[in-house]
Amino acid sequence: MKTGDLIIDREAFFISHILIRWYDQNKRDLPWRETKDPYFIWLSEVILQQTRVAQGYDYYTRFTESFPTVASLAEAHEDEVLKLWQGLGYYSRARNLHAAAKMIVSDFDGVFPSIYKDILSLKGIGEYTAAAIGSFAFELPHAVVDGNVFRVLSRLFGIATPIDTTQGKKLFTDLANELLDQKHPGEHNQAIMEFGALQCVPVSPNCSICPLSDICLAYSQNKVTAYPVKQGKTKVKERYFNYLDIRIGSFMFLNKRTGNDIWKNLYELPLIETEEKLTLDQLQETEAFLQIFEKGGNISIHPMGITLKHVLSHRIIYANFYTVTITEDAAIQERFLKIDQADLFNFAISRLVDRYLERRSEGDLFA
DNA sequence: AATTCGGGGTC
DNA sequence: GACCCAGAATT
Repeated sequence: MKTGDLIIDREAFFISHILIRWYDQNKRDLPWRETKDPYFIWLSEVILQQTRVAQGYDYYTRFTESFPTVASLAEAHEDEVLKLWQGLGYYSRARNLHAAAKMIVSDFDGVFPSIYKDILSLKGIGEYTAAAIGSFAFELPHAVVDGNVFRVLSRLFGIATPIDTTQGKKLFTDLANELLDQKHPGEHNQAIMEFGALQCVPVSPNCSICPLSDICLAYSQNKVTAYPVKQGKTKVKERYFNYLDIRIGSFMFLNKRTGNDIWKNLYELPLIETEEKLTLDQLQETEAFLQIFEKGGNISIHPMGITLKHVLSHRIIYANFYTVTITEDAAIQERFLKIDQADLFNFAISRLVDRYLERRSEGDLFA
């Protein structure tokens, strides 16, 4: 182990040893910890990006069963991958996962790359995920730096540098790499993350049973919950969605979301987004509404719409849903996909649209 | 350097 | 409500 600038070797070795011993005694049994296959490890890491283990667990099972090899994932249609990803959020992860599988087939002869730089070059794999896959599957000596590591290190060393800055990222990455056990990078990385997830938790950690409390600077200063420091405050913007549930017999219409926006490449009902909340009368006067039904035809709009408030990290979406029954589908813009309602389950949809459909099916029981 | 991208659990 | 989660890509 070479001498670093931030801590001395002896201390680094001591801390890593404590973490690994704690990990051996407290680690959870998780399926992706029982394999060295980089493909399965990759799947788990992407699924768990900004996602809790409890939320991603079933998706890992689904993906390994539906796509047991890189080749099978690469051969799938993107719609199929997105459908399997439905409900997990951050759908670019699914699109990039699929694109990266194709890259592995075309650029790496179908074999998952074992060089850090090559792993990092894959779509959807950043510094954290490259270090995780590299160390878990190939014992490459790269330290992971995720939310857990930021928290553990900021408390242990009492570092007040904000973690969501370029400076902070570099500082914590350097520190994590000095701490890394070069002989067991995989187990060390697992240990520090699990320690953050189970012991050094964000709120009310039980420091009385912490094996590192003796040397934890934040604990000695009684400032544990003050770390880590963040500066960013994500501001929430409001959006207004007006969905048209256009029905003719057993058929309905869908729109595929394209362009760089939320839920890219997922399906939804025909949508009119407005700058503010509109009444149904106001909505019917908009240019967008008139275009959808520009060919006239016989339509009837049910004024009793369903309103849903959909809360995301950075958005609040107020969605109104209106049922529109028509007698001839020739009256609808051709850009929409006409499907039988029985085939809805084939299409990847957002939780918002899913929640509406749940509500609608409840209503149909009494209709 | 700041913003965008989801959804759910927790207190 | 506010915070956080095995972050990455884009602007």
